[in-house]
Amino acid sequence: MNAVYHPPTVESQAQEYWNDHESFRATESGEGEKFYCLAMFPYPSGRLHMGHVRCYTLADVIGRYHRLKGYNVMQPMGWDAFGLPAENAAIKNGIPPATWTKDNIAYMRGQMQRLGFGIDWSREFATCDPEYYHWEQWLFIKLYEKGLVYRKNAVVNWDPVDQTVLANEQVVDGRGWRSGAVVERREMAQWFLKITDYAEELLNELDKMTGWPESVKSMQRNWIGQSQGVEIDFAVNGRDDVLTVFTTRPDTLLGATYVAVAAEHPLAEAAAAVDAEVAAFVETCKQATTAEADLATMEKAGVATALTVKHPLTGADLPVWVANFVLMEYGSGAVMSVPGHDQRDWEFARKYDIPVVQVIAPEGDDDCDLEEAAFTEPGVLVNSGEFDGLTSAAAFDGIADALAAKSAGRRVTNYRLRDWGVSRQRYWGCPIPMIHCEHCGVVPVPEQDLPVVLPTEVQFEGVRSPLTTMESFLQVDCPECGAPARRETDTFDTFMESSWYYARFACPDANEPMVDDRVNFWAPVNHYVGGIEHAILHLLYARFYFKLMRDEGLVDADEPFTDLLMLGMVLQDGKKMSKSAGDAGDPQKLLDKYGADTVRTAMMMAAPPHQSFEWGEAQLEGALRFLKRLWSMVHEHAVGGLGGALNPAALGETAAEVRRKTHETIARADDDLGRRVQFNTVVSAVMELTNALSRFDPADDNERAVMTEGLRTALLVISPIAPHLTHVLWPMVGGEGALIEQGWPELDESALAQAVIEYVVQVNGKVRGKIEVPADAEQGVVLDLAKAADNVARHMDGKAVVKEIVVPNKLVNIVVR
RNA sequence: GCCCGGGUGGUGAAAUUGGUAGACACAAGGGACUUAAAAUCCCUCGGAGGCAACUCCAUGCGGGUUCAAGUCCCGCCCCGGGCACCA
Repeated sequence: MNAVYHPPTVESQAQEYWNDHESFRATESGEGEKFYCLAMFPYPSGRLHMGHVRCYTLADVIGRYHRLKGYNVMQPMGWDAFGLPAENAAIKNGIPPATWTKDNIAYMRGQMQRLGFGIDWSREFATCDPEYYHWEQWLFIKLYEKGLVYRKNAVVNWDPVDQTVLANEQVVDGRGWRSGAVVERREMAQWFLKITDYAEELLNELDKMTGWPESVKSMQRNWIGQSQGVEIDFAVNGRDDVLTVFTTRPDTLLGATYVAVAAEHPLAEAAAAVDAEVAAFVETCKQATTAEADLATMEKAGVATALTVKHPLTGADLPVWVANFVLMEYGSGAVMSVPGHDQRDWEFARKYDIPVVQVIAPEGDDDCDLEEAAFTEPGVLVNSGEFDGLTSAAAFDGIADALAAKSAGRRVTNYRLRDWGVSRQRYWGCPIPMIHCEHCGVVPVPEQDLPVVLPTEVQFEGVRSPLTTMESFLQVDCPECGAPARRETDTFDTFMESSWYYARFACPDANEPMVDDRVNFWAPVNHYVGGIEHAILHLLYARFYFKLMRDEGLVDADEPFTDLLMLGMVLQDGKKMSKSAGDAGDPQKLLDKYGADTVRTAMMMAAPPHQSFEWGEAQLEGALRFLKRLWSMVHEHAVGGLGGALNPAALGETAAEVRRKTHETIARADDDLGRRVQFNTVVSAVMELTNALSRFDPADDNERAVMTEGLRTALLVISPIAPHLTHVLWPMVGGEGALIEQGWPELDESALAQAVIEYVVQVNGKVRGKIEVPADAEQGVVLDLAKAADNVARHMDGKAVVKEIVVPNKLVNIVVR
C-alpha cells in the first residue's frame, strides 16, 4: 500500500472491483426496499460539461447514500439522442446524425465511467434506437384511436430563403440564424396531443406532491393557468357568425367598448380581404416570431375593421379590431376589451382614441382616475343598468346568469395550457407513424408494420430534412385501400422521447407493448434529479405522458416522480453550460489532473444543489488537499495499530470530545444527505471531523479505538462523494468486506451528551458575553450566571431589567432600560 | 411583459424552526522545514477605532414588525431560469 495518494491507481482499483462484482446491477429480487434514483439523461452533445458532472454526481451521491441505508438501488443511464445539434453537425460537416450521435455517446459514456458513477449500464439505451421509439409510435396510434391525437394548423417560424421551419432558438432578432432572412409566421398542419384533457388532473395532483419543491409546483400551476370565467357570444353584424370570447371579468361586460381578434383569426382574414389597411396590418403581424416573450414585449398595435359585433346585453354595436397582442393559440383567438378596467386595453384605447367607460367603482372611500390608469381591482358596479350597486363578485354571477338566460354565454373553466404540438419538420427524430393517402386521407401505420424506422444512411443537401426527398422512405401502399401513398415526413418533438424513458429503464428489453410488469416494481422514480430549466415543459409533459400510459393500462401509479431535486445552473462566463462554447468547462483535463474523487468532492463542496454558481477551479485544490490528508491519516494510524474494542465509559475528556464529534458528524451528515439533500455541508462536516482527528493524539489502546471509529466514520460518510479512495482505504481501518456492501454508521446518542453548555448572553439584543452552564441547570441558575458575567454586568449597570428571555441551550437576552 | 428563483468578506460559501453573521474551504500575508523549489505543517485574515479590555459598523437599497431579522412583512434595484420548435 502506497503512503502517497495516487488517484489513477486508486480509481481503477475501485472501478475494477465494482465491475467484477457487478456492484450496481439492480434486480427486482435485490435486498431492501427499492429505490429508483434517476438523473435527467443527457443529450449526447459531444463531451460532458461541468453541468453534467454536477447533476450526475449529485444523483450518484443520493444513490450511494441510499445503498448505505440498505435500499435496493437502481441507477440507470441512457441518451436523449434525437435533436437539432446532430442535424446542425450533419449540415456543417457532412457526418450523418446517427454516426455523430453514436460517437458522442461512446465518448461521454467513457467519461461517466471514469467518474465512477454507480450506474447499472445493462439498462442503457438511446432514444434513437428503433427498439425504443417503436413503442412511442405504437402509443401514438393508440392515442389517435382514442381521440387524444388530432391535427390542426399551427404557426411556425418560416425562413423564406432556406425554405425551412426554424426553432425559436434559430431565430436571432427576428432573422434566420443561417440565412439572415426576416422570419415569417406561417401556418402548417401539425399533430397535437390533447394535454388539455388532463389539465385538471395535472393541476390537482400537484397538491399531493409533497416531494416537489414549492417553486416548481407553483410554476406548473401558473403554466396550467386555471381560471373561472364566462364565455360570451357576440353576434357579428351582417354575417351569420358569432364571435366567442372568454373573460374572467364578466362584471365589466357593460364597459366593453370594442373586441379584438388575432391576425390569424377568420374575421381578420375576412376583413383583410376587403380592406387594404387591414390586409397590410395582418401582413406586418406575420413578420414576427412565434415566441411569446417577443409578443409580450412588442409595442401593442392594431387596426380597426369595418366589422362590428352586437353587445349581448345592451345590443350596442362594438367595433372589431385586429390586434397584435391577441394570441390565436389561446382561447378563441379573440378578446373583449374593457379599457376602463384592464390596463392593456386602456393603453390600446388611449392610443387609438377608443372610448373608456367606467363600470366599476372602488369600494368605500377610495377613488380612481381613469384619466391616469385603468381601475383593475374588483369594486362596485356603476353605469351598468340593472347591475348597478352589485359587487364585482355578485355581478359575476348576475351577468353570467343574464347571458345564460339569453343563450349568449356560459360559465367555463379555462386553462392557459395549450395542447401539445408534437410535429417537427426535421429529420433527426422519431418518424410520425402516419400515411397520407389521397383516397383515404390520413391513415395510421398498422401495428404489425411498426416501427417506422428512420433511415440513417443520409446525405444532407442544404438544410431541409432528407426525408422529404427520399423516395425509398416516402413511398408506401395505403394500409386501407392499397393504393400508392406517402409517408408523413415530420418527426416527433424530442420531448416525446424524454417523457417516458424513465419507465423504459425498468425493463429496457421489454417486447410487450412499451413496458412490462417490472415497471410497476421500479416506478415511480423515488428521486429525480435535474436542471431547473426543465421545471415546466419536460416535467409537465412527462407527468402527462405517464398518465396516458396509466390510462392505457401500462403502469399503475399516477405520478412518475416522487421526490424532485432541481439543480441550479452551472454557469460559465455568466452563461449556462449547455449554451457556452469552448472547452473551458470540459471536465476531461480536470479528471486527468486531479482524478474523479477530487472533481466530485470539489463539485459537491462548491454550492448547495439548488443554487446556480459560476464554475471555477478554486475548489479543486481544497478538495485534493483534504483527500490527501485523509489518505495519510489512515495510513499513519494503521501503522500505529487500530486499538482494541472501544470502551466509551473509560474515556478521558479529550477522547470523549473526539468521540462526540464523530457521532455529531454521523447525525449531521445523515440529515444533510437524507432530509435536506444538501451536500456541500456534508463535505464541511467531514472536514471538521478530520481536523479534530488530526489534532487528537491517542495515548492508549482505547483512545486508538476512538481514532479508528472516527476514521471509519469519516470514510463511510464521505464515501458517496468520494467512493474510490474510501473503497481502497476501507480495509486499512479494519473494514471487513467491500465498502460498497457496508451500512451507514450507527449513531450512539449517548456519545452526543454534553456536561457543560455554552450560552450566549445578550443585553438589548447585542452579544455581551458567553457563559458555561451545567447541562442540567435550571433557568434561574442560567440567568444568575448570565447577569454575573463581567461585560454583561457592566452593560446592565444602573439600568432596570424590563424583560428576560432564555432560549434553552442557546442564548439569554436581558432587556434593560 | 408575465411566472419562478437569487443577491452575505478578496473568492466559493455556512447560519436547518426568528436566537452568536462569516462554519468549512480557496486566495492572500507571515513563519517552520529545504541548498532551492514543490509538497507539507503552524499563525493571521469582514471594515473602522483602540496598547488592550472592548466599542461601533456590516448580509443588494429604503422602510416596517420583534426582546431579537441574513431569515418575516411592504416598496425598489440588479442578476439568473422559463415563456410552449434548444435540450
